[in-house]
Amino acid sequence: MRVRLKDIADQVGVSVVTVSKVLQNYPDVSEETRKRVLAKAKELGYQPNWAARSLVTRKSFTIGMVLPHLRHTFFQEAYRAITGIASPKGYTVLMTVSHEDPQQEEKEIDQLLARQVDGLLIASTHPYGSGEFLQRLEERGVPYVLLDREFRGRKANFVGIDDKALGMMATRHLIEQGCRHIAHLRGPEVSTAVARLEGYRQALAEAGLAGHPHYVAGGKGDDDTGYWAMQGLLKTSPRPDGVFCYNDPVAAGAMRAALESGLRVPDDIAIIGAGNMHYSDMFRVPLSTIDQRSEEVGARAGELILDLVTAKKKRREPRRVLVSPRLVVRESSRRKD
Amino acid sequence: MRVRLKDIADQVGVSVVTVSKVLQNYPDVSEETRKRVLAKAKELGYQPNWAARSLVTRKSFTIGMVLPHLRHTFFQEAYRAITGIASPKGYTVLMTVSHEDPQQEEKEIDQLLARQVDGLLIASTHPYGSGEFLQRLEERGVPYVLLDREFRGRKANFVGIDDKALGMMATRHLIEQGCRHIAHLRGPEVSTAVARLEGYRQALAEAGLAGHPHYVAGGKGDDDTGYWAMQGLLKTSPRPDGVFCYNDPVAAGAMRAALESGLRVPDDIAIIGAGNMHYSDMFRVPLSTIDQRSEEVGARAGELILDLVTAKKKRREPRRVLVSPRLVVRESSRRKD
DNA sequence: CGCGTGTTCGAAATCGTTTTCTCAAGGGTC
DNA sequence: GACCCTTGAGAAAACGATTTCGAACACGCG
Repeated sequence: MRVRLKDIADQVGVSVVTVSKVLQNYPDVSEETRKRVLAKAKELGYQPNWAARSLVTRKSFTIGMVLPHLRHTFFQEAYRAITGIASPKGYTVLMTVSHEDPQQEEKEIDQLLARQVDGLLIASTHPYGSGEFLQRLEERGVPYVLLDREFRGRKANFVGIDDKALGMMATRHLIEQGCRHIAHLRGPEVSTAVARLEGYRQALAEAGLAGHPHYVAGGKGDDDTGYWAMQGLLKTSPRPDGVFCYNDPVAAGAMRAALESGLRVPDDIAIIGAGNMHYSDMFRVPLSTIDQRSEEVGARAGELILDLVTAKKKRREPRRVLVSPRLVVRESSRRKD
Repeated sequence: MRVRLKDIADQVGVSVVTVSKVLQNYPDVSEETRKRVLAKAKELGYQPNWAARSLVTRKSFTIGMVLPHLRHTFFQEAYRAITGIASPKGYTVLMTVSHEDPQQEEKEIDQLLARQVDGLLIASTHPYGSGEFLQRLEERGVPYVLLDREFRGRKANFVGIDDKALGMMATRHLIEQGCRHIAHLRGPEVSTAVARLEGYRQALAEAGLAGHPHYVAGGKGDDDTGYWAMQGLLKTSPRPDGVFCYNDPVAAGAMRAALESGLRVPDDIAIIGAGNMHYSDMFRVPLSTIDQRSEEVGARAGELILDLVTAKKKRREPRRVLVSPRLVVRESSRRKD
């Protein structure tokens, strides 16, 4: 049987209340009994029954986290960073995966709410325009932070990369490498993809380069889509000489298609992705990319949600934290030196 | 405020007990009240306060899971398969990561025990010979299942791939491709690496091929190690014409080293990995590998731990489930057709 | 009518904490 | 000596569910 407060109390000769107070550093306990209680607690290896604690305090000391998937190292690293922030403060991170399915995501959120998480970290797969599902959270008063992806017209706590800057950074880089026909394999209808597309367009405009109606293709975030979309792109005329891909998996698929069709990367067509996945430098042609600062984003998100969870009920204005992206040039886009 | 049993009871005009019984399908409730209670529960959107439930039942309906890391798709997919088994039965999977650090692993296990998980799924990073840390679990009577990695001389529930068969399968494949000087970049001192090495040796012996003292190198599981170990291998004489790598990351590093030193893969040196990572076919030369059947392993592990957790206290003899590996031939090892 | 039997329900105890309130003892002050 | 304040400790109530046990009632049967 597990050690309870009562066991310590009996053996030390005090009441349960006193033991509880000692363990929570209440001031109204004499130094002497405090010492004896602590010693005995250690001796017996006491661990609080947190179901009981949770029942009375109405807190679970748990942060729920919903990720679209784990394939992308960005999410793995963000998860790691967040546990790094939460654990030392006594919070457990309960991570779940929606597999890029909005319905599944809502189910997971329900489950986490049923588990009475104190706060929620959500990297949503809902489309950019439909953030209504968050309304329920607002109503229940559960603090939450959006990670990586946000929603049109919705004020909410958010931590992520500056995606518009990312899109501009990638596109400018291709321009600097001498590309003049720059395509974009865009991602699905989520804020990151929308903002990156926006950045792409703005960079083109600033450089005085015309867009081409067929130069924006794609619409999902996996390598298969990249592969097929790239095959389409290669048939357009003039054939693009540079492609900015929504993320590294898409870029991987795109590269496969380009190489299969006999093109040289980067000489015939330069490719840059985004995310700086751990294996980006393992591809047939090492992949240029924009680093998404996963640890930084994760850490900031962790800090923010803990702030909200431990705050004294004060409903502040939502905060929006944008982290700056970072260019990583490898072989797939290097045409000049 | 959340809906409680009492709220339902009051509105329907019965006692809390009756409501509780309905929700648990006790037989001693009339069909009529059962219906009314269920209707009201639905109407109010009742969700059980599981801290309360956990307190009295002494169960948390939570399965703890400790993984070495998430980089390898094997663990991602195993995690997914396990939640697929556990969720429908009302269990939550609480996943944590040890980052390949045995001390961290023990900390995570402690944390999970403090959270009163009903069962534990462990893919351990402890060395093959030191499974003593499991003793504590035995003493506490918490059911656990070892995933992927087991320990010397320790009877325990285990689910994983048949690693000796895997080693033999990979080595035989290289032999069939015409390789005669076959090296092995082994992994760290964990059961998978030990058994794969054993399989490698046995396959060589069966084929009448002599081993070479320097042909077994490496000792860690990441790509950097593969890179450096391969550089060493390439200096030995005779130079190996085939390498079986502990896993895909090691193989990725090995391939990088081989290509950098001007060798052709597979013509000069064939390479095969293990694990069939999602990006194995994205490498400069698509990587042959042995599939580890992650979904199968995960599903079996999930079933086993749920069995143990829901069992009526019967302490059965530990079960050992071995899943058969599967050869995936890609370019990096194809020398004949 | 008395008795056993089966069905339907609820009272009470319990799980291990936290929190609030009360109380006793001791010491200082006038 | 009466009063008040401070300090240290504990009693009791709560949190929201589950489980055990017995009560109430209807029914059939001899």
